[in-house]
Amino acid sequence: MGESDTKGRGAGVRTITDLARLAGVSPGTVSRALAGKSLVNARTREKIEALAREHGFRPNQMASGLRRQKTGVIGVAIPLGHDVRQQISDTFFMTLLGLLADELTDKGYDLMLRRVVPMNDEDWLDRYIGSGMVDGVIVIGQSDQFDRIEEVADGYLPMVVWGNHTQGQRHCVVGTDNRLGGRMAAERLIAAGATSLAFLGDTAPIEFAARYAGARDVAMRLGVPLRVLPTHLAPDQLSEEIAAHLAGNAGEVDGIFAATDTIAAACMAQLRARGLAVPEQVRIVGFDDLPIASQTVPPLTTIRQDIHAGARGLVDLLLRRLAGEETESLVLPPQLKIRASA
Amino acid sequence: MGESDTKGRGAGVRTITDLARLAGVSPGTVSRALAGKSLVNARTREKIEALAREHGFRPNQMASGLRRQKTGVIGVAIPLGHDVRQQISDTFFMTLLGLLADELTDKGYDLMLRRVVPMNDEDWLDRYIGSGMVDGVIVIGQSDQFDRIEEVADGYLPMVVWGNHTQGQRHCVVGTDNRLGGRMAAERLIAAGATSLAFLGDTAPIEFAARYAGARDVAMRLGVPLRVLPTHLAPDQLSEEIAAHLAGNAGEVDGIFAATDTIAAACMAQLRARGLAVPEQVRIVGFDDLPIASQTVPPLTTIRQDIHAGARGLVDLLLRRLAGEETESLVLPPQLKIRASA
DNA sequence: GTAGAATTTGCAAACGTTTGCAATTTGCGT
DNA sequence: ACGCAAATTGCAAACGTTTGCAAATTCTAC
Repeated sequence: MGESDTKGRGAGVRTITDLARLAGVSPGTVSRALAGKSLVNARTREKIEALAREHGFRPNQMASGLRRQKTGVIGVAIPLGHDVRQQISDTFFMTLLGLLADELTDKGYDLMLRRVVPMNDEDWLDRYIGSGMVDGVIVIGQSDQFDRIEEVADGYLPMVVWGNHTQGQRHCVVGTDNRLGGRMAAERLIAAGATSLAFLGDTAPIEFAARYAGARDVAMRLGVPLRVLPTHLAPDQLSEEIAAHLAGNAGEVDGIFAATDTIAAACMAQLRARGLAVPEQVRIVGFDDLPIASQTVPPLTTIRQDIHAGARGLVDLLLRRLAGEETESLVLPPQLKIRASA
Repeated sequence: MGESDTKGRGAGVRTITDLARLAGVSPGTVSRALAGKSLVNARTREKIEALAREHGFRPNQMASGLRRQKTGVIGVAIPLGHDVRQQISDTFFMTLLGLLADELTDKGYDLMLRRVVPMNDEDWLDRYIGSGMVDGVIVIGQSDQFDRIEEVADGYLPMVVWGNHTQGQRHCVVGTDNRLGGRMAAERLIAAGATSLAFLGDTAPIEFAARYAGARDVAMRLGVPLRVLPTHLAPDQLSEEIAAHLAGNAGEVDGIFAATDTIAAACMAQLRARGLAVPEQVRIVGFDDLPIASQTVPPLTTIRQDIHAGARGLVDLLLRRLAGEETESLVLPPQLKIRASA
């Protein structure tokens, strides 16, 4: 019953040296024991481990990181480019983030999240990398920072980016084949009877631009008109903008390809408000296959991104790069998920 | 044109000592100059800053952290208690996370994200705190870890938790008054004509338990029956479970209080599939006021949580605690948002 | 019992920064 | 030109861990 402060962080043993004194060995030995090195005697190790457990001792990660020149932390940067409030509402990015956290935890890494506003901050990426706080970086979304990322990639290996793959680019990217996805969407709309198409969403982000380009491929090949109805992603602006577009293009569009399921869902609400029947009068296809896609009325036909494979790919490639390997980009196939909206 | 490697991380100047040599001063002076201390001559500072900029030098955060005994990093832990896949689908938590990142960035902190599975890992919280990697901790969701959090809170000041406030608890919490929210939901359902209520969702997490308790307060006071229809949060199980509940309780329930908007949305899809009219045959109220709430058909009446205020409150309280202050908990008022589903 | 190898340990120097203290320089008034 | 205070700088010791090397111990085989 003497054991007073078991497992208290407030206890007196904060450093590896304290623990060494208690165990009657040198700090070096404690370090080796706790690190599971083979060069320490089994009985010594047990004693040290027991003491460590008893006093709730954890080696200081900062000191360890400094000495070993690695931190066990992966930085995840979300650049908020053109549209600052963009990703907050973007379920896709947030879900990807959650999966990344799981995946990295599995591999023994921690995740440091940073949202950056490149406009205010020329060298966000250099700063992140140079801080010495992260062993590698995952960038979620190229936003409008393609060039900067390219620049950095030349001199810094452990970086992987979620986004669009462009012919000949130098940074390692994981992402869906957006252009192919765009083609699939347009084909489906036309197959479902659409004769005049619209792309609903901002075409500035290159992922979206690629989706639009894919749709245009098909539209031009088949001689179907295709217009762009630009919107933002923030939920408040979104509905109004869509409403304005629908009012302005009344009756001229019967097939909508939304850059995102989120946009598609908002659009369906507006279509319903205007009394337009989906898919009879207007067909609509989304992108992502978020959970919301199966809950709209009618359920949304969409281009599915394999987000789990994406997260796995990102950390897999990053770890290989941390090990020094020069990896290729990973382009995932999109998949047409037919529901009822087109 | 001699200037070769401007701003390259690969450059030769990696440490403060390198830079000191270049500037012809001592490392100490460089440190002071870069830290903006007042005791360094203006001209010296300028020269040093210029050199630093030219060579893209950034002081190593690990070393700095070690020496100063603070890291500039706030840990955010998401415990995945009862239901491991829980929060992945939980838009609310993910949105909160995004807002936290913004808020912390504003205050000059970084955010380290860790998802923990307490079942596999007795002392996740102690480990996080003791790692020396974070200056403070924000826990998102109490899950089933109330007791452990209480324990830790006694000896560790800089921790704030998002969750439910319970009379007499010792840890500092920020969250909505769930019980009041539950009362508001039940009152609204009954005012909208419901005569037999059901709570749809898991009652194990204490936030949800409190919501249920609020509904029960009202139901008992008014003599209206209230049953519990337990579900998980993972989207795949969710729909089936709801379908089963609806089949099993056909016609016996005309007012549903869903623990979450996500659950409510899934439920509305199932109601529609069974041909039950909302709100004529079944009224339904959600919780959170996520973006999805305004896009369901019909739009969802729900109990709004002020998530922005929550994020601000969390970091505000945490910073005060970092400064040594003992702060009270912050309980935010819920708000009934009437749309069309009840 | 002893040489030699094999296993365990201890020592001390890093890792890169910050900071109290002392030493130096500068400025000012006379 | 000199003394004194104020303003700058340099020195060196931390922060807590890891790790190459050498020293000490244990083991093995004769």
